[in-house]
Amino acid sequence: MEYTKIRNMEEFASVSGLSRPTVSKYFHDPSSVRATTRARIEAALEEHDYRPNIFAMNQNRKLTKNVGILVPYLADPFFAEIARNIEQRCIDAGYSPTLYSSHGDPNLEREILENLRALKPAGALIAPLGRVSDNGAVASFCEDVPTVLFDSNLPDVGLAFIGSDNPQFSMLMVEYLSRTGEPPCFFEMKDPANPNANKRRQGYLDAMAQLGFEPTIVKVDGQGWSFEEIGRAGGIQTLEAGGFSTNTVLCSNDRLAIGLLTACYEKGLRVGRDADCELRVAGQDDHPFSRYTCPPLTTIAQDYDAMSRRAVKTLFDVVESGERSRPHETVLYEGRLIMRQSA
Amino acid sequence: MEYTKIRNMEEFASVSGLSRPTVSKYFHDPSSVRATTRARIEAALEEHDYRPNIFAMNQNRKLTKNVGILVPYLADPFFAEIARNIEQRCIDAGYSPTLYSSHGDPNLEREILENLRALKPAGALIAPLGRVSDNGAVASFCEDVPTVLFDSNLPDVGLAFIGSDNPQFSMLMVEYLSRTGEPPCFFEMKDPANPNANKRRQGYLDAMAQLGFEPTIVKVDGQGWSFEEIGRAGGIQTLEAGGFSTNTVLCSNDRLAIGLLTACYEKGLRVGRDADCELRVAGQDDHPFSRYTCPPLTTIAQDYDAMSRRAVKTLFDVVESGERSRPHETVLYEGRLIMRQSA
DNA sequence: AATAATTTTTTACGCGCGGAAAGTTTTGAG
DNA sequence: CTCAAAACTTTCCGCGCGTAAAAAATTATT
Repeated sequence: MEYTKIRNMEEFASVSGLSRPTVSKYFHDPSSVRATTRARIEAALEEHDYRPNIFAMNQNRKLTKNVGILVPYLADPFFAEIARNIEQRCIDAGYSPTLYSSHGDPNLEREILENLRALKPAGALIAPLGRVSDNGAVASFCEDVPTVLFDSNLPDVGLAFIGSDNPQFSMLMVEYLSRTGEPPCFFEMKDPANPNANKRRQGYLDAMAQLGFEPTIVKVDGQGWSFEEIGRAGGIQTLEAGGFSTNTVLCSNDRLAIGLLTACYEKGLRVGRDADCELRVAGQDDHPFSRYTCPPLTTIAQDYDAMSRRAVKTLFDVVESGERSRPHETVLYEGRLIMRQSA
Repeated sequence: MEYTKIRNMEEFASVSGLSRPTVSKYFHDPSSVRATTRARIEAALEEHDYRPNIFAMNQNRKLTKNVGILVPYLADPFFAEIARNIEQRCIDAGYSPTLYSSHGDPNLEREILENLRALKPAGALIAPLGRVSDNGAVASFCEDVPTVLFDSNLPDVGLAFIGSDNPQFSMLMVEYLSRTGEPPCFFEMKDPANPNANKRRQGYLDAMAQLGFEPTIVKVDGQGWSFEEIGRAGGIQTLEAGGFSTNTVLCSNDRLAIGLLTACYEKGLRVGRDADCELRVAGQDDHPFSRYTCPPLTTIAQDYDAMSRRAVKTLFDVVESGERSRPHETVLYEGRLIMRQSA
């Protein structure tokens, strides 16, 4: 195969019988050279498998092909899934995405943004931690780097925010639950880090008001990203303190619901919509595991395929058009009711 | 703050009243310059907040501070967790880790390794896909880049393999299960991609033989990384075909077990170790979600704290000592029995 | 205070590639 | 076959920094 080790583009150009600038053009855009030239380069590529030095490429280029992707917590399968989705779309668009996770830590989030700057990315797609984020740091980053926010919004920061219509989520579920049984009470964390939680609560309140029911909100203690544990501990506590005010509970998100299901199991409470069940539990997000809980969780699915597509498209539209400033855009996707056995 | 925008190290050196090589030395190792010099640089740093250009730094340096981390499937919380652990340790050691996921795809795995090469990493920590990996590609990568393998082994590839003593896992669980009830049958995928699955099966067979019981292996169809779904579908099928040969099932891993629990729920089979339960189900891995299944899953915990610590230490020992070749090392950690309600 | 040891400066080159300008060859339309 | 457009080659310079060698300056030692 490779008789001679190719050390740089100069050498590679010589073995392929071309000049370096032409080869350079090829790597920048294969369609920018004549078909016969392209064929010669690609033939040489098979023989010697050379790759341009990334660092040398990027240092002297105004805009790199780097893209930063930042999620608040990668150990959450929901974010792992959406990150994967976005990552793939970036690759398909010819960019080099790099994935980062804040691991729930605002300091780490700030540090990652700082390091990201050094990579001179063409753009970034970030889901901020939310309420605990260093808003100044995020906003400052967004001024220097074209950035699309997703999942969790910071008002007027970045090019755009792509997310879910959280109030609609709760409305949809409240409507379904109260149509098929008792109206739900709402189960959430006392101090949710994610701003979506507030919108979901408000959606619940609005829906209940609209349907003429009295809302009840159960707030449980807990901090951090161990939502399942918070839901379980809070569930136990609530059940021991006399239980919920109705036989139906709408959780702020699936992970809390998963914890609540565990609590119900521990307390011997049968969950589901069958006649012999004592409680209905619903979640929101369509977390990857929600289909495998016992009983499987009724929930609202986020359309993360559409969201990731839109987020990536918005970013690259701006990056590739070179626009300096465009009006901040907000796009919200509706959720879809996923009926399973838990409610 | 910054009256003058610093464009490069030359300018920064001049505003701090020093020469560029001295400043360069500082960024390479702050302790390599005199304390008074260090103070001047750091004072200037506060004023102008300059950062050396990463690409320029790396292009002309034999070894970068980059470290590649590759896991087979980041949407699996187990890998997300261990990746986070490893990532943090790399940062603490002063390196810049970059996280990648093969997403279960051997082609993507090969491509990532190729891209990783271009980053001239000082080292890499990778968990190969396993049986479906392009072994040649992985081995070739390991020859060029100091690499420690974890989770899933490829014989004699890389500097070392750090993993779990999988046969011991099964032995431990078989011993526990047969001591407290009927000996288990073994539930697994027909064609497991992960080589650990084979070791766990063998551990099961050995343990059963040692204890004088007749082993039974239930193999279920399914491919890919949707283990929960494979476990659920296989579970339904097995239960409809007459059920398991004993009232105790040891699953090859927690995710299969989670799916099996769902199948049992669908079939109305009560799982647990109480008198009124019809089946005991155990897993292996201590998956983050296993504590929240209904019933909570009895399983074997991998010591991923110890594994990640050892993997990172092994890598950096080699990288920093500059050793060319050292004997391949294999380190296996024992599992710990986590008793919950499912078995 | 003189000498040795350490640190810093000066100078210079190289890394691998981007990109511009001007000249040369190839291509394709008529 | 002619000629202009397109593609390619040649030649340069620059990016920001690493790094080496030698000279100069600073500190430490006796």
